[in-house]
Amino acid sequence: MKSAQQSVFKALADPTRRSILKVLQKGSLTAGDIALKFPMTRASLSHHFNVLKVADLVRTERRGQHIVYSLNTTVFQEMTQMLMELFASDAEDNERSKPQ
Amino acid sequence: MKSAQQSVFKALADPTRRSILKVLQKGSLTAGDIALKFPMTRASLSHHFNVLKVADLVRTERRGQHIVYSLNTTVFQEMTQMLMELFASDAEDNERSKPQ
DNA sequence: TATATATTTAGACAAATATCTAAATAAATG
DNA sequence: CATTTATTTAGATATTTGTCTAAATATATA
Repeated sequence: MKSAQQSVFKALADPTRRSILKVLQKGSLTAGDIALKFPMTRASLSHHFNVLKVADLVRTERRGQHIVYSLNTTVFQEMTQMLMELFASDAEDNERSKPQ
Repeated sequence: MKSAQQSVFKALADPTRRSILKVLQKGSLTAGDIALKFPMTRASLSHHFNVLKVADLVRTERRGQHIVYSLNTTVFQEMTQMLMELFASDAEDNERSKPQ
């Protein structure tokens, strides 16, 4: 089971994804427009978009042929709260029996 | 080249490490005391400690046989600032030439 | 100094991740 | 309806990561 918290931290762990978020701060963009700004294939970027979507850090909207990516506007609040809660329970994943 | 920002986000991406930080919030502990709280070997934990140290999220002090781990007290300020700067330049790593 | 305790380091390995190319899907337009 | 453009999906691969066991290092103490 993957907590929302975990998916957000994972998403933020990659510099390309943080950079995508930064770009989107200036305004929503289509996948293609974002792609112009990054030195990798659209397929690779699509993977990153998906990670950001799973973490609910971005939202999408189809506009004709294009898909427009936007920052989830609650992202900062969420992240701030997440920091406050950084140290709240999030390690249920570790509930295994002790080895050795 | 790995920015300080990158090392912090990477460090926070693992739930065990976030949990270690949470534990240390309540007060400094020796590596052994921390180990009592986690279902993995001390070797594995030592690896996590090292990631946290590289990110400067924890500090260490030897006390006799023991090594005491403490939260770097500036951690919250740093993380808050990091959030503010989340969208400032951090993708120098991506400066490659465009494929295809 | 020998032994016990605490912690880290080294090396191996499986799982996860980031990237690629090629193919598939979706919408617009001639 | 065929073609073009936009984006995603599928599958492959190299790298990174989290974990383990075993060995090494450091300190304390009999």
